[in-house]
Amino acid sequence: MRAPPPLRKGIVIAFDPRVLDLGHHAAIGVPRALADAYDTHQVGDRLLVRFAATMGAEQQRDLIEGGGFVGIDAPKINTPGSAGHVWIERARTLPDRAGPQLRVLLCGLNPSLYAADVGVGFARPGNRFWPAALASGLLTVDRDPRHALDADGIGMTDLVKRATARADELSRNEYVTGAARVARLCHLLEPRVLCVVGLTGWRIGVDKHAATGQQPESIGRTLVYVMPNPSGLNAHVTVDDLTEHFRIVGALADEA
DNA sequence: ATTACGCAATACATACGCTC
DNA sequence: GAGCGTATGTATTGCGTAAT
Repeated sequence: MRAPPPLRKGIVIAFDPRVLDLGHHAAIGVPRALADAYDTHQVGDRLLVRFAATMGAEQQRDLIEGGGFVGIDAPKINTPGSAGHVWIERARTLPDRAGPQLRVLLCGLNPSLYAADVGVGFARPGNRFWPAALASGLLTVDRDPRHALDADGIGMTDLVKRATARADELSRNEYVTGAARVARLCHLLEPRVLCVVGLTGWRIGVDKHAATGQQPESIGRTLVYVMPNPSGLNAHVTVDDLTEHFRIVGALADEA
């Protein structure tokens, strides 16, 4: 499904498959709904989404970006009832897999192009994220973020949603603005623990002196934990090291 | 198809130079 | 001298490619 033609006059848009009506969703339920939409569309597909009337513009932008979409200029349409809708386009990135009552919200630096193409974070063979997370017991099914959310109470997001081949393609400003978005997401969802997977990005975007482990500053009621990047390229960190970090994060979530 | 090898990558420690 | 930013070196393994 590529860029659609303008909606024809007179269509009852609530039944159009290109329309995603989230007007009945509180903000806390939008990430899951957008992730579902992400899963059923391809890069470049466009949707007309309607948010609850009470939702502010910044929150809409946050949720669109977090959902793996980008907002686009609204096409000229004259469809009755289209007011208040926003055109969005499926991006080559990952969606936030998140919702209420999370034990842990895992936060990568940004999706790799490989991960964006398969729709699963840290999916590249050789990345130690999944082996370590499974070994720690934090996650129970390999490379299945939906199961992680539904069965394990573990959400996933990224500091920066733009997918790149290498983390050093990101600017400091992207880390700073991305960290602010993740903070707003934490205030909205209130996971027990935010686990940032990648020390360098956290240092660039938030605290240049940060060390791995639990951070002194929480985000509202959410504890913050930072651990090293599990990429195979970061070879001096072993699977055992990563497993131990995930164990600590799980224990923090259970205590919180 | 399988094996071997060199490159690339990230976190971290350390060194260096600059400014106040 | 303290504090900061930048540069450099190290450790280590996955990945891509060449060789078999």
